[in-house]
Amino acid sequence: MSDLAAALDIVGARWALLVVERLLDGPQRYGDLQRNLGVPTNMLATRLRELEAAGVLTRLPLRHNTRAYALTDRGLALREAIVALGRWGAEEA
Amino acid sequence: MSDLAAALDIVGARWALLVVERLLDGPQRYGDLQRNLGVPTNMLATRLRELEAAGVLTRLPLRHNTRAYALTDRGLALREAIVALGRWGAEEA
DNA sequence: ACGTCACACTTGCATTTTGCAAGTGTGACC
DNA sequence: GGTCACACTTGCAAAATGCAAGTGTGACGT
Repeated sequence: MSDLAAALDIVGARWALLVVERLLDGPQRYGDLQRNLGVPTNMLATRLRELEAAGVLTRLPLRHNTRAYALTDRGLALREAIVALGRWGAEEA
Repeated sequence: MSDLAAALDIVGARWALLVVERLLDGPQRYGDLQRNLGVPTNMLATRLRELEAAGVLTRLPLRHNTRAYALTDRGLALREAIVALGRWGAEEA
């Protein structure tokens, strides 16, 4: 499997990169991600679980039953790729 | 829709970026892509159609019923993003 | 103590996407 | 005229995604 395929295995699923992009601005709570991205709640839960398992993000416990999601170093390392893809997407056809 | 979401709308589908990566080495024929990537044939056909419609690649007619797929400038502009993602994928957990 | 509320999910089911396997059409070549 | 390589298409099963409604937990007001 190529390096690219390995990367896509982790962040290639729908919504995954968008979640990571959002977290580049700092830790966010579940509800914030949901509202800002418009992602279905079950998909968000699934992606957060997968990305945590892959070591891309961690859960930070906040007060009682609320927590925040924050990127790990491995997650932050996606910034370059995300910026590059974003720039490509911004260029008009 | 964010720039990243716009990009993923075009190259976010499964196999799409892997096809483009393969074409970064130069034009390839259908059968070559299929064998090198291990992508199901109907998916490859679908992706090539979508990527062509999006202006990422073009068909070059070769002899009789064979053709090659080559990246357009817009497709080549994905190199930076693909390299960045590949580098990320290469880093071990 | 009790009801209510926000928050972070889970669950059930329809829709869409993906994958596998087999088949089709076309032109070259023998 | 038969066979072959090539580039697909088609039919159907499996998996991912999406929508809507429900669950559990702890804080907070009364």
